[in-house]
Amino acid sequence: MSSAMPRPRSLTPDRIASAALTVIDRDGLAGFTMRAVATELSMSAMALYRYVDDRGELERLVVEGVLDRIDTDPPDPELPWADRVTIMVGRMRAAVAAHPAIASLVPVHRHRSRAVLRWTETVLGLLTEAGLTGQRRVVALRGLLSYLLGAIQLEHLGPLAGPGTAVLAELAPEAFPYLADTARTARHISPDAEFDGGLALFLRGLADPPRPRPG
Amino acid sequence: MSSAMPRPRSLTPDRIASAALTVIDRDGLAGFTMRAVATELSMSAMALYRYVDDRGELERLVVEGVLDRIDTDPPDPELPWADRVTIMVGRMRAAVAAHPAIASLVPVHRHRSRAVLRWTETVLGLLTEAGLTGQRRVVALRGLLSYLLGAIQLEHLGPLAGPGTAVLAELAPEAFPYLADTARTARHISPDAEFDGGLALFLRGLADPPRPRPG
DNA sequence: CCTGTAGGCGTACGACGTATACCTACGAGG
DNA sequence: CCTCGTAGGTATACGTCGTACGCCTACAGG
Repeated sequence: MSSAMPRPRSLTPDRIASAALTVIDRDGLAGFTMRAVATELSMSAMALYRYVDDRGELERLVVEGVLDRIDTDPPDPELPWADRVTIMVGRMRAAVAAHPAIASLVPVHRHRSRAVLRWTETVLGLLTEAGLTGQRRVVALRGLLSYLLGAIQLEHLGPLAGPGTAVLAELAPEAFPYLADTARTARHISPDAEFDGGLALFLRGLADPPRPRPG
Repeated sequence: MSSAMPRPRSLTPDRIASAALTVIDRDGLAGFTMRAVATELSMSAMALYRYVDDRGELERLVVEGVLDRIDTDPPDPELPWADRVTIMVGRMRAAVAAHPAIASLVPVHRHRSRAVLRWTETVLGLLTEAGLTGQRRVVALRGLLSYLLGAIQLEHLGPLAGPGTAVLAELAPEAFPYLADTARTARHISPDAEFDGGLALFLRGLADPPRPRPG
């Protein structure tokens, strides 16, 4: 039985993730390359493979590195549950917004983050507090997540106040009256107002238990 | 002034888009390659560039080809507006679900489709009918779109009843009680029930005008 | 027929992910 | 100290990608 322990590892997953993030923040997703990350670490491209199986695992490390910074402690219990859900959702959005170029990687790799597990557990607690259980709670969680991830992506692809909306405001004359009017209005809505407004709609739907409408 | 008109074009955008879709449906997004599409059209790779500026434009054609199949006529006016919104949203979801591999391309290229303009105009009409105008209508539309695109993507990445959920149901013992319980419940929810349930929550939030809660 | 435009193709270049084979730094046992 | 074996790090190379460039050629006018 030989011992003979060789040279120790010089890199940690955190160090790798942060080097990759540096590249992504500087050059965008298109510049996110095995070679670029290796260079950022002052290594040859192949050296990276001593720490990572393939590109997918590197992406996973990046997403994990970003999401693991989320504060998953339950917010102040004095607040109404809807406000606390808003805070939790806002924390995840903020974490991604700090590195907007990774938006499209998040849905693919989010499972792997332990912080996401804790985040989900906390949110589920809040939904339970709101009176939801069983299938209704599952649907609520998944709906929240769909909205969150969709909104993050749309926001990154082009904010409501951006040029895409401006095009709509002009290109659609009499054929699309609602669209033209809406596009003009949209130019004055901040990303935060847009996000919080949509989330509030969803939460209001959660708050009212299903019952026949009066009248 | 010379005339001299040369050989006519042998391909239409539709023909190109459908060839690309054939490739994507057969080999997935990873197999979606300039060369593969050209081969599908019985052409050399470079011939494709007589019809398309670059890969981005080919992607655009694909998304356009899928979304332009959406029926954008307003649904039966006898139905409540919420049901009609559900129908409109469902049509977009169905169009993408027919080629699930393109899910991640849709948010990027959706603007370019004329059908999406018509779809949006119709939905805006329904929202107006629901009493929404101005910024509230913008937020409602954008929220709907965020939910729709997020849900489509999550669904394609792994349905609620899939193995990812199964892992959660086992991996999370006492540390994540809500998560474990929720994952077990989630295994019995169909994609349609999940989608419609989340959408209904959002629509219920739209239906109730903002007012102080009683009590 | 001729002519010019544009369709179509062959080749090639640089960048990507990564398999393979090699050299080497280093911690433990003697 | 010296050895020794493991694992870190590198150089090279292969196959594939998107696509620039230049050539040939089919074809609708005159």
